[in-house]
This record gives sequence, structure tokens and C-alpha cells, in this order.
Amino acid sequence: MHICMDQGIQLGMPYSLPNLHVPDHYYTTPIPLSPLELPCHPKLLQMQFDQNEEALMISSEHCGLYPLPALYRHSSSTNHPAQTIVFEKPTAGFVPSFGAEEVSTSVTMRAGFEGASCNGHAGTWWRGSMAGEKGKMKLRRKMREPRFCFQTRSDVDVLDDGYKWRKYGQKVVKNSLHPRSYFRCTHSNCRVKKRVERLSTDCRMVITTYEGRHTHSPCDDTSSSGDHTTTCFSSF
DNA sequence: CGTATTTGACCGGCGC
DNA sequence: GCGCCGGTCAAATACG
Repeated sequence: MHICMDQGIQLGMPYSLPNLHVPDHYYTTPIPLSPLELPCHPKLLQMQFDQNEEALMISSEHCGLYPLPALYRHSSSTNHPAQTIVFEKPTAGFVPSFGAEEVSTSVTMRAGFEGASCNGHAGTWWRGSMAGEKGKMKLRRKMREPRFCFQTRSDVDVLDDGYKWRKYGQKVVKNSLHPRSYFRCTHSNCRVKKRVERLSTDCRMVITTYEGRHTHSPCDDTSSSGDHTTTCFSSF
């Protein structure tokens, strides 16, 4: 297991999540993430690997797990690809420390991931939860939650990530044969959203994009937000 | 009957 | 300014 950094490459650094096996052929985030910092439950990753599904990539706009093939595409050396990988620098505002409630990110389309439609169209995710605060909407503009994209080969559109989601919209997007579904976490006070779509070029591939951070643990889905996350995660 | 999903309308950002 | 597009809302509908 190696760590691939956006700015310079460091190898050999351990990456670990409780009870999460990350295949050796995966690169990991520049900054080790705790389970709390993952947008979905580590169980999802475990499930994908266990079921031999092709969990091709876990990317974010800035960091994430990357399979070697994806990295090779950006490599100028076949002998030591990991040393010549070129990534975009993290876009401004995304702070893996996740200390801020909201962070501002710019628009990026990840190289080699164009089909995933992880576009940065300035959405209005706050509109619903910010009802009554329309005067502040302009201030909120350009403010985005950290986003993570999963590309998974699966027959089912919505993978069980341990959280409970409520569908609030579906949209046919341009240059895609398949509609994009929009989900919101059903937990009160949790504004995490996710988009699910299938690749137009390969309908077997499911793209799941998480936006924001859960304020609760997966097993705390029915109650109000609490601080039991660590306990729940450690139970894995 | 309560909850979840569907779907057309609406809104705002962005490019031209 | 206008049209396109993505994202969200909310009424209608489906479901358990």
C-alpha cells in the first residue's frame, strides 16, 4: 500500500481503516482519513471488495483511493509509474481535516474520470435546508461540501453504504444515456447528499458521488445526530 | 394512512 | 440578455 500525493509522491506510507482491507494495488489518499472522514461507510468498500465487484476508484475532487490502472493513465513512465503520476493540485478550499462545516471548492473534472460527471456545476444544495435564509444564499454560493466519487461495477444502482437515503430527484443529464438520481440522507440535521448515475459508456458502471459529511454514524440513522460515531465504526 | 418515490416545474449559474 | 443545463422543490402517485 502506498500513498500518492498530489504534490510530489510519497510511497510506502501505511493507510489503514478499521477493519477495512484496501487492496495493495490501490493508492490511497494523501492524508490518511479516519472513518469519520469518509463520506460513506467503510463497510461499503469492504463489501465491494469482498464481492469481487470492480470498485474501480474512490476519488474525490482532491484525494481518495485510486486503482493503479487509473494512475497509469497519467503516468509517463511504465517502469515506475507511481513516481511520475501527475495529479491536479487540490482545489482551493478542500481541507481534509474536515474541520469546517462547509468548504469552498472550485470546479474540477478529474482526469480520466470525465464520464463520471463529477462536475462542479454550482448547485443549490442549501436551498432546502436554508429555507428562510434566502438573503444569505448569495453568501453561500460557491460554497461546496467535500465530494467523493465512487465508480463501481454493479447491477444495482444504489449500494448499501450503511446510511439511509431518500430520493428527492432524478434528472436526465446531457451526454448521458442514463438518468442521474439525487438522494439526501434521511437523518435529521444531516445534509449529506449523493448522486447516482451510470456511465453512458458502460452501463454496468455506477457512479456514486457523495457530497458533505455525515453528522452521525450509519447505525445512528434514526436518531438525532450524536457522537456515537467512533463506537459504531470501531465495532466493525 | 404514513412514508417513499416519481416527475414536471422552477431556479440560478454559466457560456455565448 | 438569452438559452442551456444541473440541481432542487413539491404535488401527485405508489407502496407497505
